[in-house]
Amino acid sequence: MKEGPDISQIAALIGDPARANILTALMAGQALTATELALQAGVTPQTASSHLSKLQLGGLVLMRKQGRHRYFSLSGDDVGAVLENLMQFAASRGLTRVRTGPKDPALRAARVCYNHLAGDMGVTMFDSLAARKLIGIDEDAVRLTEQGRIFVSDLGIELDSLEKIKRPLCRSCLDWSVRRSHLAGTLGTALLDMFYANNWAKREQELRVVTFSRNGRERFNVAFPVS
Amino acid sequence: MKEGPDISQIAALIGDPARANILTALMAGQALTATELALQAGVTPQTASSHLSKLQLGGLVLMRKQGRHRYFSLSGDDVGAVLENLMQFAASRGLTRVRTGPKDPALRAARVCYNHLAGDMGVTMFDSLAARKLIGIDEDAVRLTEQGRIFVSDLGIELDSLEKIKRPLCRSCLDWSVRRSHLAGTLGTALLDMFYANNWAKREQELRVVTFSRNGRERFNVAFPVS
DNA sequence: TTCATACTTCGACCGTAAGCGAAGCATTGG
DNA sequence: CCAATGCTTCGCTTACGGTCGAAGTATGAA
Repeated sequence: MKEGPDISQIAALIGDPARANILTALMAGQALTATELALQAGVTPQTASSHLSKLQLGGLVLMRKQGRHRYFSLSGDDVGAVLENLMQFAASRGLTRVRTGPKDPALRAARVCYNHLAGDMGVTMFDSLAARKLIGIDEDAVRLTEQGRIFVSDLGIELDSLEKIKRPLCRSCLDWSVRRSHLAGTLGTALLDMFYANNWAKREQELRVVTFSRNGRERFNVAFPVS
Repeated sequence: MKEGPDISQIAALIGDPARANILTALMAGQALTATELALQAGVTPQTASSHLSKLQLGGLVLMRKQGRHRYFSLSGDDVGAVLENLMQFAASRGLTRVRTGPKDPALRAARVCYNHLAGDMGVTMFDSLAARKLIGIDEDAVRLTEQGRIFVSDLGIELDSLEKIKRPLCRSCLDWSVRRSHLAGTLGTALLDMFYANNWAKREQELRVVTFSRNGRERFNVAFPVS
């Protein structure tokens, strides 16, 4: 009847509260089992199973069998981007969940956005890289400069292996809390993994909050100074 | 139950086919009456009325009474951005409407994205401005350079009046068809209006397609050359 | 005033989909 | 082999919301 892609199908998928909860939980980046997701969504395993198969059919999540568990994850960066975009919009209209608990400030400070760092610290990192011309921004594309390549290599990131992956190395992603860009793409993922691996930070149990250790925070400030 | 903004409400609003049709129709940028929208959505006026009040309550559309007509329009650029984002995602998953008519190529070439030019020509314009450093891009923000100010003034656009409006002068917006940036914001709107006013282009009846006249196309190519 | 148009409200109908209990497959562990 | 865990499928109920006919309100035209 009308031209263009069909919005309503995916929107309807996200539009159910239980499914929205599931997707929000998966924004934390880690794959979760069906029962864990049922718990997060506040429904029984049967119901969650039905929702998950619909999400899978719609191409929003991926499933991976492992023993008697089935792990679900978002099917890609683009899903995360759509969700963040919706969150940002919802926040701008004041549509927040009833219980915005004490976690909220921590969530704004540093959180995981699917698989990379978001929140204030994510934005700080992005700005710091941009100010020192370690990354360059043309239009929407973000690229690593020559100095940038050296910099991230010094941080112990193996660019060669990252560039073998089809996903773009750098992408910018918009924050719902700060409304500014932070770094996504394989490099964004690799940096977050590095924070974990070197004990700069760890992820809170089942939540999107990322907490930096005192030492980790100092190292972060050294690595990503604000001008 | 969970932290963060509530996605499901807005997603549910967009998730109904009739409402999605209404919103897609409003992406054309012009305000439409309730009955026109009912026609576009393929439902009776009563049903459309119900949908429209819901959309209004959700903050997605605005209503303005004029005589015995009620004109509806998207409530802001951000709504358009969310919709375009969803379209892009839907297109990437191959979720296109059944009847992708002969208008499709024209739609990709030049169309209206809420209130500014999108499609190939929109991207061309954006690239041309950026290549000649008439606009500068930092992070996600787009700003008009000094040369840029002179350039658009020469095109007959009054920057002073534009800058009195609260909306940002320049914004970048992502295409679902081309997946690259084009220019939004009040300047994007003003440029499109200028195309109309000088008969470079006109909008097709009730559709998002923008057709340039032969003369208009030539002038466009002169104003926004590709490097 | 009367009629027509534009739109909304009301009420009723109906379809779809969310939800859960119970049972059915898998996989692991004893 | 049997029990336990993880998850799905089936069948059923329920309820929410989309839909439209009919009637009601506003605005404009004759």
